Amino acid sequence: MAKRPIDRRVARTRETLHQALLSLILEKGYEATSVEEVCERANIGRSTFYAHFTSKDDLKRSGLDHLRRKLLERHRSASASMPAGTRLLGFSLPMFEHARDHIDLYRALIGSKGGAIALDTIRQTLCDFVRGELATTKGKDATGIPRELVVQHIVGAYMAVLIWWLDDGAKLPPGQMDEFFQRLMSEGIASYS
Amino acid sequence: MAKRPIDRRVARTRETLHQALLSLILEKGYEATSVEEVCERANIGRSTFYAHFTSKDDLKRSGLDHLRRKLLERHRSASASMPAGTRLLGFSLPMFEHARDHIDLYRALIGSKGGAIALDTIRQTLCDFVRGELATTKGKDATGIPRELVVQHIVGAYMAVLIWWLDDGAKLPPGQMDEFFQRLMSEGIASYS
Amino acid sequence: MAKRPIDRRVARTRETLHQALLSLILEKGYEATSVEEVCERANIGRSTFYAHFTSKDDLKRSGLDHLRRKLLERHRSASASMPAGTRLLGFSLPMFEHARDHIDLYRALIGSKGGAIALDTIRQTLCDFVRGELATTKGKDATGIPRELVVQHIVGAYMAVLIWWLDDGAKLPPGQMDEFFQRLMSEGIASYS
Amino acid sequence: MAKRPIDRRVARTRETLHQALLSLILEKGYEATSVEEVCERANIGRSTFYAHFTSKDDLKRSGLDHLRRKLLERHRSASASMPAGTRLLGFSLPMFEHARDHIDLYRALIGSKGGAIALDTIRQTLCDFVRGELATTKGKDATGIPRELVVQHIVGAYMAVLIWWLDDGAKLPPGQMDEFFQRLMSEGIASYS
DNA sequence: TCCTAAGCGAGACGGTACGTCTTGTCTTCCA
DNA sequence: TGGAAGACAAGACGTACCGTCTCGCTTAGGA
Repeated sequence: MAKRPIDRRVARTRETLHQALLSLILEKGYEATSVEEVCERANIGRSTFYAHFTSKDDLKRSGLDHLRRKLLERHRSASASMPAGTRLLGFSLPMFEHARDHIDLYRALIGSKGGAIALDTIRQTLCDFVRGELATTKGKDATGIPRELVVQHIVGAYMAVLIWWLDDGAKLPPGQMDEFFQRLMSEGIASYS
Repeated sequence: MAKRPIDRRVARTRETLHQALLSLILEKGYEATSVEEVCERANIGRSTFYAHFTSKDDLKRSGLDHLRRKLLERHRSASASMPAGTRLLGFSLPMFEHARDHIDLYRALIGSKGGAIALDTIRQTLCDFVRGELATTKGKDATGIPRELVVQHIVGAYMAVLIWWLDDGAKLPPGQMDEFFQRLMSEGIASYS
Repeated sequence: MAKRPIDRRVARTRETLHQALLSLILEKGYEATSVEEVCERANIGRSTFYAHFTSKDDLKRSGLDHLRRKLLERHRSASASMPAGTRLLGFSLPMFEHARDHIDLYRALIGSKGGAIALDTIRQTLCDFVRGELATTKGKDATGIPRELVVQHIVGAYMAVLIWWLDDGAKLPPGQMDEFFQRLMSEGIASYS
Repeated sequence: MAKRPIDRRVARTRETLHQALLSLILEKGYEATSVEEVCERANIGRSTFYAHFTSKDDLKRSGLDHLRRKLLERHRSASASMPAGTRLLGFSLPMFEHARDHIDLYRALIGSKGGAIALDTIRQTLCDFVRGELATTKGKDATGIPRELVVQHIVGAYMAVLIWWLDDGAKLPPGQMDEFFQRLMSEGIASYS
């Protein structure tokens, strides 16, 4: 179904605003960016901004939805082709690859300059993945450790590693990062102590 | 050497401000709290506030220094009495206990309402601990995994677990939390997949 | 050409601020009046104030321009119908009459409570009048007295008399004041010594 | 009677403050000078300032009292040696001379930078002189012009001329200024129109 | 082809918070 | 005890954004 031209216009305005916000975050950080600057960069009136979004956070959240949807797709298609036993940490490689493919975007959203909102969005998404996978292995939790604790444990470690990787310049290839993470996570760090 | 009364007065003013900020963070979150409110709550002139701190963030950071120092002490004395092989994750139990002992403080600083500043302060402190311990086991890293990646992995998982525990109401006792965390971390999650 | 509605709105805002300042000057003097009070009285946000005027002085100056323009008009039309020889002090009667017509305004601006800014504005305006008239009688200054000294002499005496009259309640009619001033000025005070 | 040393110390503190205020007025004007700056310039604590004076205006007024007293003396001695008929404008020459002798002081107090307080002090002093002289010639006021109007007329013209002279750099000698003023005032400006 | 509704820019406006500056009071310490 | 030092409350200042609003201009869609 072809979209009506007027909808296209609206979509273009929204997209322009998203781009403007992103470029400003990269330049000076999220907090230091004002709605006024976003509008100026986008050549859009401030009243028009408020016709589309209720706040700077709203604009950001809206932008993150794209991200979230893409992550979901990628994860779904990736995990479909995985052997059953490897799915729990299966989010790792696709995630690393996605981050490398959109490195600027991620560094803007997640890096030291990015606010906590984006971070939490991604964290939530990954938690959902892991929680979903974990639910399919219910027989195994005779350990007494709460499911959610395990979820947080896995995703917490992953996020920290991801952020470190991005802030450090994403020097190692995603494949290796994934291997390291999976090794540490599945075998534990017993060999270090 | 006895402190001069005027220093005491200054210390009292600063402390009052710290308390006021904390109580307001608990009530309405850090971002939603204005300098003016902090001053009003503390019965202190706004100009006096700026004579002591340069901003709300400065006040918070200053408050976190107390925390940091206490954590350092506790960790140092605790790790002294640990057998060598258990020190890498040795920060875990003292940290859980400290959080339980100052539960209000922690929930204000760390919980969903607390900003990223406090979180990062604690994260940094723990990273320093782990990095220090890891440096004493240099013979073991024949795995090829970068030291810092391991540090981030451990602390990332820990912080996530800690935050979950606090946001969930700190229902489990610190000892059990510590046990769970250590088990997951050292043995890995292999048994789940 | 009809003015655009938005210009009308701006004009109304400015006018409201002028009125508010005037009424406050009458109540408590210029110096004792704060920008905040002016805004409150005018039911206008403080930021809006600063969108129109840069300071309290700016607002006052702007208000005085009205006055200045009216004075200029009145003087021009009045002096047009005067015989040549009587023009040097011709500003006197129109000025006294204008002051009586806007007695509240003048007492606010000039009286003991009014600041020096308003006073100087009027003084400058009158100086311009006199300087202009004096320039048309250049043949007469064989006395060696600097032109400007004469100007200051005339206007200084006039302003003092005007202020006294206003502070005293403007009891005498403008016509008589004018007569007295002109007599003293043109004939001198020789008869008093 | 010799003053107690402690009184001398107090007197020195006060004098230092007067000097500091004067030099600052010359540099940046009265209004733009803060109490803090005066104290810093005088090497005196701000609390000490308030032990001696209640405000910046108080300090200035206090300084003006010196001036007033000196003016009074000078006028008294000068008018004693004047023939009776010349006393009404007799204040003029002594005043011009005094101003020239303390030119820096006067330009600070009276010139465009000085506030209205000093000006009014001098104006009042001169009004007192003139009022006093006028009272001794009561037979002459069959003109119907109110005494006070005449006083204001004379002093107003004089002050304007004095200020012009000072602001212009006091180029003409006091004797000539006096001659010009007396001529204009006693003979009137009839010859100009 | 007009014309009507929408998207849009421009910007006035009231508000809130900011960080700075000055004032006047008070307390503590030193000489 | 007089003065220096300086903490403090109070409050005005001018600035920066915010979110709301009203206004016309433009422009596309249906008449």
